[in-house]
Amino acid sequence: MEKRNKDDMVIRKGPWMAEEDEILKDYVKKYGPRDWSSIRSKGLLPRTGKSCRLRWVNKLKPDLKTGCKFSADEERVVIDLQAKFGNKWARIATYLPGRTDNDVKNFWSTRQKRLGRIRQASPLPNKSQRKIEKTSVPTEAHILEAPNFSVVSMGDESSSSDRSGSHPKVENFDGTNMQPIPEMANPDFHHLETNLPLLDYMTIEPIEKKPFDPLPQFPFPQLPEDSMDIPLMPEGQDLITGLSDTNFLGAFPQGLHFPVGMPYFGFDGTGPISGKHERDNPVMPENCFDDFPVDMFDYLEQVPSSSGR
DNA sequence: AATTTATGCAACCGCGCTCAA
DNA sequence: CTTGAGCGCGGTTGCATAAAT
Repeated sequence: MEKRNKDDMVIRKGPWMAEEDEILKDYVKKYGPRDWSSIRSKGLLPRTGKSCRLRWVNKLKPDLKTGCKFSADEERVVIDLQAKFGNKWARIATYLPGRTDNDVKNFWSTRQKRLGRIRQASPLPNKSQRKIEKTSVPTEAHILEAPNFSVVSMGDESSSSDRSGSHPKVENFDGTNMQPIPEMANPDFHHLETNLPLLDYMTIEPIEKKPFDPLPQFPFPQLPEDSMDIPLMPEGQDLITGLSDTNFLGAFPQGLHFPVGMPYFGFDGTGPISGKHERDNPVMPENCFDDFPVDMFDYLEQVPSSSGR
């Protein structure tokens, strides 16, 4: 893709070629990541300075985690910081070494689309509707909106009859309510894909920013101290309000639990479920509990059969 | 196997800010 | 004070690939 600017110079657009990357890297090596416009004025590349900068920042800069999916920790950081900062992707990215604002933005966009799809399938009640009776079961939309829950994917619904009595467990991140889920017959629970284990990002700090002190009493993974003063954006406010609402939490099965560190389906600790992971590590009805401790179901109750009601 | 649909990501665009001339 | 270049940021688009049919 090419066009000409007012000086009748050819401006190349579109995907970058390997040779262009090399030229750009050489330029940065010589002159540093600045004066992007001079790359074109020096006749090195037929690209705008803007385009050069973007390419460097998003793809060529050293230590970028390109081609690597967001880890659970990174997901949690994004979710929490988005609730605090809003769509300040560049700011959020400073807390994620190796991630760019574009990475964060794309991750969030993808997540929002997924949430939208899920909501269409099983709408999340609004704030006033969250006083649900305590026996109800969280939908996938609940889980995606409530980052302090760990979730177990139950795999294919069609084989649910084979799993009677096998209740996945989810826990609050405060480590309380260590009780089994009383009811897992709700099919809404069968496609939960996100599992965000307890995040220890006490040590994470914005890149090139001052360290922060942890706040041990905070039940969520710790955020930088300076982030605590930022007013929540409406979306995040609603979420946090919902989470701090005991009725909202009570809407989840009592004592949803998932022991920290426990393996779970579709997630290997390096990132959320992905197509590749699913291909490489297919979860089959016959093996889907293989990774769980042998005693994990000992204290679970039988799920009442629907016909038995 | 072929086709369609969904998804994720790279790159562009437009706006706003800063700063030097 | 004005203006324009340079840069950074957030939103959007379009393409490549994966998944589904």
